[in-house]
Amino acid sequence: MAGRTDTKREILDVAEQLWLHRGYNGFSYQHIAKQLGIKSAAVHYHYPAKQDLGVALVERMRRRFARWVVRTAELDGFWPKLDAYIAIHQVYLDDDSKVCPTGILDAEFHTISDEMRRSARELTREMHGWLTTLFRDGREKGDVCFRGEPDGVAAVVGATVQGALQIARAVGRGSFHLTIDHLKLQLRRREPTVDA
Amino acid sequence: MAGRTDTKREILDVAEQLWLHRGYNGFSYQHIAKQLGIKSAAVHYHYPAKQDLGVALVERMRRRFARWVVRTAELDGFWPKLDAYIAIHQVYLDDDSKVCPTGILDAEFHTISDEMRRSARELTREMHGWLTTLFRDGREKGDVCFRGEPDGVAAVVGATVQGALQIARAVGRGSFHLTIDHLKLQLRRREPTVDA
DNA sequence: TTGCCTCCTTACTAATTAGTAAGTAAGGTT
DNA sequence: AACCTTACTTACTAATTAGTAAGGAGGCAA
Repeated sequence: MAGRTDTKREILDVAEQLWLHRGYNGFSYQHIAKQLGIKSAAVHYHYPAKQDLGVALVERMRRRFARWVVRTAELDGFWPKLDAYIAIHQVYLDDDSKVCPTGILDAEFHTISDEMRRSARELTREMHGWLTTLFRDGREKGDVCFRGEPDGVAAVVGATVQGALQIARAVGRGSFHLTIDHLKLQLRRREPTVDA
Repeated sequence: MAGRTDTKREILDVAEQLWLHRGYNGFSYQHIAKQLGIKSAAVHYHYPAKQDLGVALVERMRRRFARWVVRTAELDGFWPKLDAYIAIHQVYLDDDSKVCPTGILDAEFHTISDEMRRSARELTREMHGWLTTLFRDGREKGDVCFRGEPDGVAAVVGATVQGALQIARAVGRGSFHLTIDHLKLQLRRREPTVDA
Protein backbone atom coordinates (compact mmCIF):
# COMPACT_ATOMS: atom_id res chain seq x y z
CA MET A 1 0.00 0.00 0.00
CA ALA A 2 1.96 2.99 1.26
CA GLY A 3 0.42 4.84 -1.69
CA ARG A 4 -2.43 5.64 0.67
CA THR A 5 -6.02 6.63 0.12
CA ASP A 6 -5.59 10.04 -1.53
CA THR A 7 -3.83 8.69 -4.61
CA LYS A 8 -6.80 9.70 -6.71
CA ARG A 9 -6.47 13.31 -5.62
CA GLU A 10 -2.70 13.24 -5.99
CA ILE A 11 -3.12 12.03 -9.58
CA LEU A 12 -5.43 14.96 -10.25
CA ASP A 13 -2.94 17.37 -8.68
CA VAL A 14 0.00 16.16 -10.73
CA ALA A 15 -2.12 15.98 -13.88
CA GLU A 16 -3.24 19.55 -13.34
CA GLN A 17 0.34 20.80 -13.10
CA LEU A 18 1.29 18.99 -16.29
CA TRP A 19 -1.90 20.04 -18.03
CA LEU A 20 -1.57 23.77 -17.41
CA HIS A 21 2.13 23.65 -18.21
CA ARG A 22 2.35 21.41 -21.29
CA GLY A 23 -1.22 21.08 -22.49
CA TYR A 24 -3.57 18.09 -22.60
CA ASN A 25 -1.71 16.50 -25.50
CA GLY A 26 1.61 17.25 -23.87
CA PHE A 27 1.50 14.77 -21.01
CA SER A 28 0.79 11.06 -20.61
CA TYR A 29 -0.20 8.62 -17.87
CA GLN A 30 3.46 7.68 -17.63
CA HIS A 31 4.44 11.24 -16.72
CA ILE A 32 1.89 11.24 -13.91
CA ALA A 33 2.86 7.76 -12.70
CA LYS A 34 6.58 8.53 -12.67
CA GLN A 35 6.08 11.67 -10.60
CA LEU A 36 4.01 9.77 -8.03
CA GLY A 37 6.22 6.68 -7.97
CA ILE A 38 3.41 4.40 -9.10
CA LYS A 39 2.68 2.48 -12.31
CA SER A 40 0.65 3.94 -15.14
CA ALA A 41 -1.88 1.12 -14.74
CA ALA A 42 -2.63 2.54 -11.30
CA VAL A 43 -3.60 5.80 -12.96
CA HIS A 44 -5.88 3.83 -15.28
CA TYR A 45 -7.44 2.21 -12.20
CA HIS A 46 -8.61 5.63 -10.95
CA TYR A 47 -9.26 7.20 -14.35
CA PRO A 48 -9.83 4.39 -16.88
CA ALA A 49 -9.45 6.58 -19.96
CA LYS A 50 -7.57 9.83 -20.39
CA GLN A 51 -10.78 11.66 -21.17
CA ASP A 52 -12.12 10.62 -17.75
CA LEU A 53 -9.10 12.34 -16.23
CA GLY A 54 -9.59 15.32 -18.51
CA VAL A 55 -13.23 15.74 -17.55
CA ALA A 56 -12.32 15.38 -13.87
CA LEU A 57 -9.74 18.14 -14.26
CA VAL A 58 -12.18 20.57 -15.83
CA GLU A 59 -14.98 19.68 -13.41
CA ARG A 60 -12.69 20.30 -10.47
CA MET A 61 -11.81 23.68 -11.96
CA ARG A 62 -15.51 24.49 -12.19
CA ARG A 63 -16.10 23.52 -8.55
CA ARG A 64 -13.05 25.53 -7.50
CA PHE A 65 -14.30 28.56 -9.39
CA ALA A 66 -17.75 28.17 -7.83
CA ARG A 67 -16.20 28.13 -4.34
CA TRP A 68 -14.07 31.13 -5.29
CA VAL A 69 -17.22 33.00 -6.30
CA VAL A 70 -18.72 32.35 -2.87
CA ARG A 71 -15.58 33.50 -1.06
CA THR A 72 -15.22 36.54 -3.28
CA ALA A 73 -18.77 37.67 -2.55
CA GLU A 74 -17.47 38.94 0.78
CA LEU A 75 -15.17 41.43 -0.92
CA ASP A 76 -16.93 44.75 -1.32
CA GLY A 77 -16.71 47.00 -4.33
CA PHE A 78 -15.82 46.57 -7.96
CA TRP A 79 -12.05 46.94 -7.82
CA PRO A 80 -11.21 44.42 -5.12
CA LYS A 81 -13.31 41.87 -6.97
CA LEU A 82 -11.68 42.60 -10.33
CA ASP A 83 -8.28 42.35 -8.66
CA ALA A 84 -9.27 38.99 -7.21
CA TYR A 85 -10.18 37.77 -10.70
CA ILE A 86 -6.85 38.94 -12.05
CA ALA A 87 -5.06 37.39 -9.07
CA ILE A 88 -6.28 33.93 -10.10
CA HIS A 89 -4.39 34.36 -13.32
CA GLN A 90 -1.41 36.03 -11.68
CA VAL A 91 -0.97 32.82 -9.69
CA TYR A 92 -0.83 30.76 -12.89
CA LEU A 93 1.78 33.13 -14.28
CA ASP A 94 3.96 32.95 -11.17
CA ASP A 95 3.61 29.18 -10.84
CA ASP A 96 6.12 28.20 -13.51
CA SER A 97 4.34 30.28 -16.14
CA LYS A 98 1.27 28.13 -16.52
CA VAL A 99 -1.80 29.19 -18.45
CA CYS A 100 -5.42 29.23 -17.34
CA PRO A 101 -7.60 26.15 -17.90
CA THR A 102 -9.85 27.83 -20.45
CA GLY A 103 -6.78 28.97 -22.38
CA ILE A 104 -5.48 25.48 -22.81
CA LEU A 105 -8.94 24.01 -23.40
CA ASP A 106 -9.62 26.51 -26.18
CA ALA A 107 -6.26 25.97 -27.84
CA GLU A 108 -6.69 22.20 -27.98
CA PHE A 109 -10.46 22.34 -28.38
CA HIS A 110 -10.57 20.19 -31.51
CA THR A 111 -8.57 17.35 -29.95
CA ILE A 112 -10.59 16.80 -26.77
CA SER A 113 -13.70 14.71 -26.11
CA ASP A 114 -17.27 15.98 -26.34
CA GLU A 115 -17.68 15.81 -22.60
CA MET A 116 -14.52 17.85 -22.00
CA ARG A 117 -15.77 20.36 -24.54
CA ARG A 118 -19.10 20.62 -22.73
CA SER A 119 -17.36 21.22 -19.42
CA ALA A 120 -15.03 23.75 -21.01
CA ARG A 121 -18.02 25.62 -22.43
CA GLU A 122 -19.71 25.68 -19.04
CA LEU A 123 -16.59 26.94 -17.27
CA THR A 124 -16.15 29.69 -19.84
CA ARG A 125 -19.78 30.74 -19.46
CA GLU A 126 -19.56 30.72 -15.68
CA MET A 127 -16.53 32.99 -15.74
CA HIS A 128 -18.10 35.31 -18.27
CA GLY A 129 -21.31 35.37 -16.25
CA TRP A 130 -19.44 36.36 -13.11
CA LEU A 131 -17.62 39.17 -14.94
CA THR A 132 -20.88 40.41 -16.45
CA THR A 133 -22.49 40.67 -13.01
CA LEU A 134 -19.38 42.39 -11.72
CA PHE A 135 -19.58 45.08 -14.39
CA ARG A 136 -23.34 45.52 -14.07
CA ASP A 137 -23.08 46.06 -10.33
CA GLY A 138 -19.95 48.18 -10.70
CA ARG A 139 -21.65 50.58 -13.09
CA GLU A 140 -24.74 50.81 -10.88
CA LYS A 141 -22.62 51.83 -7.92
CA GLY A 142 -20.54 54.18 -10.04
CA ASP A 143 -17.28 52.36 -9.36
CA VAL A 144 -16.44 51.82 -13.00
CA CYS A 145 -16.95 53.63 -16.28
CA PHE A 146 -17.50 51.96 -19.64
CA ARG A 147 -19.50 52.26 -22.82
CA GLY A 148 -21.95 49.65 -24.06
CA GLU A 149 -23.36 46.67 -22.20
CA PRO A 150 -21.86 44.86 -19.20
CA ASP A 151 -21.53 41.56 -21.07
CA GLY A 152 -19.50 43.37 -23.71
CA VAL A 153 -16.87 44.70 -21.30
CA ALA A 154 -16.95 41.37 -19.51
CA ALA A 155 -16.07 39.66 -22.79
CA VAL A 156 -13.23 42.11 -23.43
CA VAL A 157 -11.80 41.76 -19.93
CA GLY A 158 -12.08 37.95 -19.96
CA ALA A 159 -10.37 37.72 -23.35
CA THR A 160 -7.69 40.22 -22.38
CA VAL A 161 -6.70 38.44 -19.19
CA GLN A 162 -6.59 35.04 -20.92
CA GLY A 163 -4.66 36.41 -23.87
CA ALA A 164 -2.23 38.36 -21.70
CA LEU A 165 -1.41 35.30 -19.64
CA GLN A 166 -0.50 33.34 -22.75
CA ILE A 167 1.46 36.09 -24.45
CA ALA A 168 3.52 36.51 -21.29
CA ARG A 169 4.93 33.05 -21.94
CA ALA A 170 6.55 34.19 -25.16
CA VAL A 171 7.72 37.67 -24.22
CA GLY A 172 7.96 37.60 -20.44
CA ARG A 173 5.92 38.49 -17.37
CA GLY A 174 6.33 42.22 -17.84
CA SER A 175 3.93 41.94 -20.75
CA PHE A 176 1.19 40.57 -18.48
CA HIS A 177 1.54 43.44 -16.05
CA LEU A 178 1.65 46.04 -18.81
CA THR A 179 -1.55 44.63 -20.26
CA ILE A 180 -3.37 44.39 -16.94
CA ASP A 181 -2.29 47.84 -15.81
CA HIS A 182 -3.52 49.38 -18.99
CA LEU A 183 -6.76 47.41 -18.92
CA LYS A 184 -7.47 48.80 -15.47
CA LEU A 185 -6.43 52.28 -16.53
CA GLN A 186 -9.03 52.23 -19.29
CA LEU A 187 -11.75 51.24 -16.84
CA ARG A 188 -11.03 53.88 -14.22
CA ARG A 189 -13.77 56.35 -13.38
CA ARG A 190 -13.54 59.73 -15.00
CA GLU A 191 -10.16 61.41 -14.45
CA PRO A 192 -8.58 64.12 -16.62
CA THR A 193 -8.55 61.86 -19.68
CA VAL A 194 -5.60 62.08 -22.03
CA ASP A 195 -7.14 62.73 -25.41
CA ALA A 196 -5.79 63.75 -28.79
CA MET B 1 7.32 12.13 -60.29
CA ALA B 2 3.78 13.48 -60.64
CA GLY B 3 4.14 14.72 -57.03
CA ARG B 4 5.49 17.89 -58.59
CA THR B 5 8.00 20.45 -57.46
CA ASP B 6 5.91 22.33 -54.93
CA THR B 7 5.53 19.40 -52.55
CA LYS B 8 7.53 21.30 -49.97
CA ARG B 9 5.09 24.17 -50.02
CA GLU B 10 2.11 21.82 -50.05
CA ILE B 11 3.46 20.14 -46.94
CA LEU B 12 3.70 23.51 -45.24
CA ASP B 13 0.14 24.37 -46.30
CA VAL B 14 -1.35 21.16 -44.95
CA ALA B 15 0.75 21.36 -41.80
CA GLU B 16 -0.47 24.90 -41.22
CA GLN B 17 -4.09 23.83 -41.44
CA LEU B 18 -3.54 21.00 -38.98
CA TRP B 19 -1.41 23.17 -36.72
CA LEU B 20 -3.89 26.00 -36.30
CA HIS B 21 -6.76 23.54 -35.94
CA ARG B 22 -5.37 20.84 -33.64
CA GLY B 23 -2.16 22.32 -32.23
CA TYR B 24 1.47 21.35 -32.76
CA ASN B 25 1.15 18.24 -30.60
CA GLY B 26 -2.13 17.37 -32.24
CA PHE B 27 -0.84 16.34 -35.67
CA SER B 28 1.84 14.03 -37.04
CA TYR B 29 3.80 13.50 -40.26
CA GLN B 30 1.36 10.72 -41.08
CA HIS B 31 -1.57 13.14 -41.03
CA ILE B 32 0.24 15.40 -43.48
CA ALA B 33 1.35 12.53 -45.72
CA LYS B 34 -2.11 10.97 -45.87
CA GLN B 35 -3.71 14.25 -46.93
CA LEU B 36 -1.15 14.72 -49.72
CA GLY B 37 -1.16 11.09 -50.85
CA ILE B 38 2.53 10.65 -50.17
CA LYS B 39 4.50 8.69 -47.56
CA SER B 40 5.56 10.18 -44.25
CA ALA B 41 9.23 9.61 -45.18
CA ALA B 42 8.72 12.11 -48.00
CA VAL B 43 7.76 14.68 -45.42
CA HIS B 44 10.96 13.85 -43.53
CA TYR B 45 12.87 14.39 -46.76
CA HIS B 46 11.75 18.01 -46.89
CA TYR B 47 11.66 18.63 -43.13
CA PRO B 48 13.96 16.08 -41.47
CA ALA B 49 12.68 16.66 -37.94
CA LYS B 50 9.32 17.95 -36.78
CA GLN B 51 10.92 20.99 -35.23
CA ASP B 52 12.29 21.94 -38.66
CA LEU B 53 8.73 21.94 -39.91
CA GLY B 54 7.62 23.85 -36.83
CA VAL B 55 10.24 26.55 -37.31
CA ALA B 56 9.37 26.79 -41.01
CA LEU B 57 5.71 27.28 -40.11
CA VAL B 58 6.43 30.13 -37.71
CA GLU B 59 9.00 31.74 -40.02
CA ARG B 60 6.51 31.71 -42.88
CA MET B 61 3.98 33.36 -40.59
CA ARG B 62 6.53 36.06 -39.80
CA ARG B 63 7.24 36.67 -43.49
CA ARG B 64 3.53 36.73 -44.22
CA PHE B 65 2.94 39.27 -41.47
CA ALA B 66 5.83 41.40 -42.75
CA ARG B 67 4.28 41.42 -46.24
CA TRP B 68 0.90 42.21 -44.70
CA VAL B 69 2.46 45.20 -42.92
CA VAL B 70 3.74 46.52 -46.24
CA ARG B 71 0.38 46.06 -47.94
CA THR B 72 -1.48 47.59 -45.02
CA ALA B 73 0.67 50.72 -45.09
CA GLU B 74 -1.41 51.84 -48.03
CA LEU B 75 -4.57 51.97 -45.93
CA ASP B 76 -5.02 55.39 -44.48
CA GLY B 77 -6.24 56.18 -40.99
CA PHE B 78 -6.38 54.33 -37.72
CA TRP B 79 -9.64 52.47 -38.10
CA PRO B 80 -9.12 50.79 -41.46
CA LYS B 81 -5.78 49.52 -40.19
CA LEU B 82 -7.22 48.23 -36.94
CA ASP B 83 -9.99 46.54 -38.91
CA ALA B 84 -7.37 44.93 -41.13
CA TYR B 85 -5.60 43.56 -38.06
CA ILE B 86 -8.86 42.16 -36.74
CA ALA B 87 -9.69 40.78 -40.18
CA ILE B 88 -6.61 38.53 -40.05
CA HIS B 89 -8.09 36.88 -37.01
CA GLN B 90 -11.61 36.87 -38.39
CA VAL B 91 -10.31 34.72 -41.22
CA TYR B 92 -8.94 32.17 -38.76
CA LEU B 93 -12.30 32.09 -37.01
CA ASP B 94 -14.25 31.57 -40.22
CA ASP B 95 -11.83 28.96 -41.56
CA ASP B 96 -13.06 26.01 -39.51
CA SER B 97 -12.55 27.91 -36.24
CA LYS B 98 -8.78 27.95 -36.21
CA VAL B 99 -6.74 29.99 -33.78
CA CYS B 100 -3.93 32.43 -34.49
CA PRO B 101 -0.32 31.17 -34.62
CA THR B 102 0.75 33.05 -31.50
CA GLY B 103 -2.21 31.62 -29.62
CA ILE B 104 -1.22 28.05 -30.31
CA LEU B 105 2.49 28.77 -29.83
CA ASP B 106 1.86 30.31 -26.43
CA ALA B 107 -0.42 27.49 -25.30
CA GLU B 108 2.12 24.80 -26.16
CA PHE B 109 5.14 26.98 -25.42
CA HIS B 110 6.75 24.52 -23.01
CA THR B 111 6.63 21.61 -25.47
CA ILE B 112 8.30 23.25 -28.47
CA SER B 113 11.97 23.63 -29.39
CA ASP B 114 14.15 26.60 -28.47
CA GLU B 115 14.24 27.77 -32.06
CA MET B 116 10.46 27.66 -32.37
CA ARG B 117 10.23 29.60 -29.13
CA ARG B 118 12.61 32.22 -30.46
CA SER B 119 10.57 32.61 -33.63
CA ALA B 120 7.38 32.76 -31.62
CA ARG B 121 8.84 35.52 -29.47
CA GLU B 122 9.85 37.49 -32.55
CA LEU B 123 6.44 37.14 -34.18
CA THR B 124 4.73 38.29 -30.99
CA ARG B 125 7.05 41.29 -30.73
CA GLU B 126 6.53 42.20 -34.36
CA MET B 127 2.76 42.17 -33.98
CA HIS B 128 2.92 44.15 -30.76
CA GLY B 129 5.30 46.63 -32.38
CA TRP B 130 2.94 47.16 -35.28
CA LEU B 131 0.00 47.76 -32.93
CA THR B 132 2.07 50.17 -30.85
CA THR B 133 2.91 52.26 -33.91
CA LEU B 134 -0.74 52.14 -34.97
CA PHE B 135 -1.88 53.58 -31.64
CA ARG B 136 0.88 56.18 -31.47
CA ASP B 137 0.02 57.48 -34.93
CA GLY B 138 -3.71 57.18 -34.27
CA ARG B 139 -3.49 59.33 -31.17
CA GLU B 140 -1.35 61.93 -32.93
CA LYS B 141 -3.91 62.27 -35.67
CA GLY B 142 -6.77 62.31 -33.18
CA ASP B 143 -8.42 59.21 -34.65
CA VAL B 144 -8.47 57.31 -31.39
CA CYS B 145 -8.79 58.08 -27.71
CA PHE B 146 -7.08 56.21 -24.92
CA ARG B 147 -5.33 56.71 -21.60
CA GLY B 148 -1.73 55.78 -20.93
CA GLU B 149 0.95 54.83 -23.40
CA PRO B 150 0.54 53.39 -26.91
CA ASP B 151 2.35 50.15 -26.06
CA GLY B 152 -0.11 49.64 -23.20
CA VAL B 153 -3.22 49.82 -25.39
CA ALA B 154 -1.40 47.79 -28.01
CA ALA B 155 -0.82 45.05 -25.44
CA VAL B 156 -4.48 45.13 -24.41
CA VAL B 157 -5.76 44.99 -27.97
CA GLY B 158 -3.33 42.22 -28.96
CA ALA B 159 -4.28 40.13 -25.95
CA THR B 160 -7.99 40.76 -26.44
CA VAL B 161 -8.05 39.69 -30.07
CA GLN B 162 -6.01 36.56 -29.37
CA GLY B 163 -8.12 35.67 -26.33
CA ALA B 164 -11.40 36.38 -28.08
CA LEU B 165 -10.48 34.12 -30.98
CA GLN B 166 -9.80 31.22 -28.63
CA ILE B 167 -12.83 31.73 -26.42
CA ALA B 168 -15.03 31.73 -29.51
CA ARG B 169 -14.12 28.07 -29.98
CA ALA B 170 -15.79 27.13 -26.72
CA VAL B 171 -18.83 29.37 -26.77
CA GLY B 172 -19.33 30.24 -30.43
CA ARG B 173 -18.48 32.96 -32.93
CA GLY B 174 -20.92 35.46 -31.48
CA SER B 175 -18.55 35.81 -28.57
CA PHE B 176 -15.74 36.98 -30.86
CA HIS B 177 -17.90 39.66 -32.43
CA LEU B 178 -19.26 40.82 -29.08
CA THR B 179 -15.71 41.19 -27.81
CA ILE B 180 -14.39 42.99 -30.87
CA ASP B 181 -17.38 45.32 -31.11
CA HIS B 182 -16.97 46.33 -27.51
CA LEU B 183 -13.22 46.71 -27.83
CA LYS B 184 -13.74 49.14 -30.69
CA LEU B 185 -16.51 50.92 -28.79
CA GLN B 186 -14.12 51.61 -25.95
CA LEU B 187 -11.58 53.10 -28.32
CA ARG B 188 -13.92 55.44 -30.16
CA ARG B 189 -13.21 59.15 -30.04
CA ARG B 190 -15.22 61.17 -27.59
CA GLU B 191 -18.99 60.66 -28.01
CA PRO B 192 -21.64 61.23 -25.34
CA THR B 193 -20.07 58.61 -23.06
CA VAL B 194 -22.35 56.38 -21.02
CA ASP B 195 -21.15 56.80 -17.45
CA ALA B 196 -22.53 55.80 -14.05
C1' DT C 1 25.74 6.35 -72.16
C1' DT C 2 27.40 7.09 -68.08
C1' DG C 3 26.75 9.03 -63.93
C1' DC C 4 24.90 12.26 -60.71
C1' DC C 5 21.19 14.81 -58.41
C1' DT C 6 16.45 15.36 -56.85
C1' DC C 7 12.49 13.44 -54.91
C1' DC C 8 10.42 10.05 -53.63
C1' DT C 9 9.14 4.76 -51.75
C1' DT C 10 9.84 0.61 -49.15
C1' DA C 11 11.06 -1.14 -45.11
C1' DC C 12 12.52 -0.69 -41.10
C1' DT C 13 13.61 0.89 -35.61
C1' DA C 14 12.94 2.29 -31.03
C1' DA C 15 10.14 4.80 -28.10
C1' DT C 16 5.90 6.14 -26.46
C1' DT C 17 1.09 6.13 -26.44
C1' DA C 18 -3.64 4.61 -24.39
C1' DG C 19 -5.60 0.80 -22.64
C1' DT C 20 -6.45 -4.22 -20.77
C1' DA C 21 -6.18 -8.59 -18.24
C1' DA C 22 -4.74 -11.20 -14.66
C1' DG C 23 -2.81 -11.56 -10.36
C1' DT C 24 -1.74 -10.08 -5.47
C1' DA C 25 -1.30 -8.04 -0.92
C1' DA C 26 -3.66 -5.78 2.79
C1' DG C 27 -7.65 -4.89 5.44
C1' DG C 28 -12.38 -5.41 6.77
C1' DT C 29 -16.59 -8.33 7.28
C1' DT C 30 -19.03 -12.27 8.49
C1' DA D 1 -11.18 -19.27 8.94
C1' DA D 2 -13.26 -17.98 4.56
C1' DC D 3 -14.24 -14.35 1.67
C1' DC D 4 -14.78 -9.98 -0.48
C1' DT D 5 -13.28 -5.32 -1.72
C1' DT D 6 -9.87 -1.79 -2.56
C1' DA D 7 -5.72 -0.41 -4.59
C1' DC D 8 -2.54 -1.54 -6.68
C1' DT D 9 1.56 -4.36 -9.86
C1' DT D 10 3.17 -7.17 -13.60
C1' DA D 11 2.83 -8.10 -18.08
C1' DC D 12 0.90 -7.53 -22.06
C1' DT D 13 -1.33 -5.38 -26.79
C1' DA D 14 -2.02 -2.65 -30.72
C1' DA D 15 -1.44 1.71 -32.55
C1' DT D 16 1.06 5.66 -33.35
C1' DT D 17 4.99 8.41 -32.91
C1' DA D 18 9.50 10.56 -34.84
C1' DG D 19 13.14 9.26 -37.40
C1' DT D 20 16.55 6.43 -40.54
C1' DA D 21 18.66 3.69 -44.20
C1' DA D 22 18.68 1.90 -48.58
C1' DG D 23 17.04 1.85 -53.01
C1' DG D 24 14.71 3.34 -57.32
C1' DA D 25 12.84 6.26 -61.10
C1' DG D 26 13.29 10.16 -63.77
C1' DG D 27 15.70 14.24 -65.50
C1' DC D 28 19.95 16.69 -66.67
C1' DA D 29 24.81 17.31 -67.85
C1' DA D 30 29.20 15.83 -69.64
